[in-house]
Amino acid sequence: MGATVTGATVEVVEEGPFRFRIPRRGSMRVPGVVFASRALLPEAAGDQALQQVVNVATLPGIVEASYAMPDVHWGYGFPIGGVAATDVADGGVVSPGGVGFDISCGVRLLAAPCERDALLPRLGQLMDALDRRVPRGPGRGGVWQIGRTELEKVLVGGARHAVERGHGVARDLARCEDGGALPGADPGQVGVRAVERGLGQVGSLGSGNHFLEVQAVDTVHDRAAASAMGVRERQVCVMIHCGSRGLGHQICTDHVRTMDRAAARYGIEVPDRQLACVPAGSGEGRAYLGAMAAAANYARANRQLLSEAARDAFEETAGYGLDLVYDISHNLAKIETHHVAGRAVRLCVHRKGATRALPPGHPDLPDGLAAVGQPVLIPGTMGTASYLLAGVEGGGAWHSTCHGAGRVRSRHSAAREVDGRALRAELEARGVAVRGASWRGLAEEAPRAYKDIDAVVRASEGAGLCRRVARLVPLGVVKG
DNA sequence: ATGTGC
Repeated sequence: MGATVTGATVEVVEEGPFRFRIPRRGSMRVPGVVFASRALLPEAAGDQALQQVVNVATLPGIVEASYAMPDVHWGYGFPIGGVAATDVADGGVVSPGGVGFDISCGVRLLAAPCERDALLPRLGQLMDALDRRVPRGPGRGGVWQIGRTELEKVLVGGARHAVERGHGVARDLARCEDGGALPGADPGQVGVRAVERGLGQVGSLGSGNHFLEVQAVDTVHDRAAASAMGVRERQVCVMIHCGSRGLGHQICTDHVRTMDRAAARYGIEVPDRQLACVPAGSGEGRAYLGAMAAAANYARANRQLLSEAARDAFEETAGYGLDLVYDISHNLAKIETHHVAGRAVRLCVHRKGATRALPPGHPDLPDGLAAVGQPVLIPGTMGTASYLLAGVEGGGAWHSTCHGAGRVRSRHSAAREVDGRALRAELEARGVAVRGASWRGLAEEAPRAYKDIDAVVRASEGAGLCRRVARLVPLGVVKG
């Protein structure tokens, strides 16, 4: 190929369809690889995402490449849509910026035993029931009021603990990444401020692009996979997109500060302070990974409790419940074993705004999904489509794919250009019921502030990172 | 994303 696309300062070489390479230069230890169409390459004025791909390539212990998914955009230190793996035994680092402030932000999809047309007469009533039951917006209390002892159990047990307390059924856990609890959580590494912030927010959506949507399956792309996952055409589903709230945010803040001070002792220099990192096996590295796992479990319990709220609303208004399809994070660092140059190596895989996508046959897949691969959940922008995807054989970037549309316009700019009331009226006119938390919040999340989700998913599939299983469209949105 | 900002 060899066509060169000139970015602001970063040289990007087109290698093939949906694949660009940033050649290794200067202190880069590995090249950058960007999976995207030309149209999806970050080019918005001031977007430093490709420079961030370059910066990540300088991290100690990074192997193979600094990867970017098709929804890549500017983030804190690492780009959102970035994937980087470091060799733990070779001084490979862990960096909180490679996970993000919303630790274990993720998505779960639940399926209702009902078709779209049968629900429509009761949609308004259902949305009102959800409106009453789903805490959302900045701050604001969660559905579960707990004390410190119970919070510690949440940090260790995640969704598993929530189910043990009666908030869900055992089958839910089989459909959660890691069975609902990431091992290795260390509540002792979660600071007092993080605990304070986390106490009152278990079971709450938060704000920004987080949502709970009632959706309907619009297109089935892969009938066999959809069937194995428990999804069919016209089916009503619920998608929940949220994370670890103030607790995860505070953990990130605290550990970035610690690492920023400690890095010099390990002889680490980074091109951007936001890339603060230490060896994953060091004291500070293990402390962060323990706190990060605790936040991940908090996020999983959070989604489990919001599922219960949604189930209660469905039982109340429609007389039936919801089955969990899957729950998966898109902001996490995990210690995983991969083959590098024919050798099994323990890697610290950072996925920030990127989703794990295990291929068919992977041993970590639950019963019934081994033949089709891991479900991948891609939340759309308010009022637009969302996707159910599956992992594929040979997927690059350590079995990872995209996570969503990717913002192209700042919150501020969106709020200036869009009127929240008019946007709600527009969505309602298109048949999408809206229950928001604030007018400004709605305006900031207007579809025009994001990339085209259909294009992002097409590029992800085209790049061989995943395949499409089903496309879902919103019937009603509960917005933080 | 976030008790939204050094």
